[in-house]
Amino acid sequence: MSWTDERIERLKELWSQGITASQIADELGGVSRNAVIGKAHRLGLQSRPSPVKPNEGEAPAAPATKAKPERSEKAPRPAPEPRPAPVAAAAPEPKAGVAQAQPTAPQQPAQPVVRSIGPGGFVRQGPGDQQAPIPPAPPRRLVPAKPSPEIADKTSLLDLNDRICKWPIGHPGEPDFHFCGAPANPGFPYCVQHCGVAYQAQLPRRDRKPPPPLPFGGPRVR
DNA sequence: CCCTGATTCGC
DNA sequence: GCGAATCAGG
Repeated sequence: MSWTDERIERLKELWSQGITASQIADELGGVSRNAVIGKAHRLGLQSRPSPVKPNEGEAPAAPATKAKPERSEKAPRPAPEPRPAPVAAAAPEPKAGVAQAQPTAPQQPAQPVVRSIGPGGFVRQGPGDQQAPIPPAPPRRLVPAKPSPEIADKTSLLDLNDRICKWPIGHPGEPDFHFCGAPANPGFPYCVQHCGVAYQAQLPRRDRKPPPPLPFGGPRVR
């Protein structure tokens, strides 16, 4: 397999969505996760929280001798340059305009939390929730999306920019999967209509509508 | 053990 | 440029 433009584009998108290298690898197919990671770095894609990163500021004196099979001793590893921590993606949220509780409050009993459904059917955070740093990961085992005439005039991944609605229609991997494509609500990733679905104002607990907004193309049937 | 991403380096 | 091998933390 080679890195065609399409595959690179897909890699960029998936990678930026926080999909793991393994998932990207077996979604793209024909490449290992190492290949994905390598390519991602070569493309200069932003690194993502790695379990192996946090290390800095040690006495460069004498690290413990490692009695392991050195593959080569050409270049002893130079000190890794400190990399800025990845910025937490701040999803736009409507201000509820409600004063927060006092910091002295010991605990919050399990209060019912309002959740709305985001694109792809993922559960969104309620306004009161703490930030969830990680974007939702789609299910594994996706079938490779193949270009088909059905989406010829639909908004595809490559058509996305910050001025058009990115609300997904259908599911990735399905032949007619595409995006809304309507003019985006300025400052938001979606059009006005889909913003209404994606973002809900905090209502009094009294009257909240049980029927959750219909997300995209309906629940995933599998 | 499994997973993760980062890095190196021969090709 | 590519990616297996390797590293290293969770």
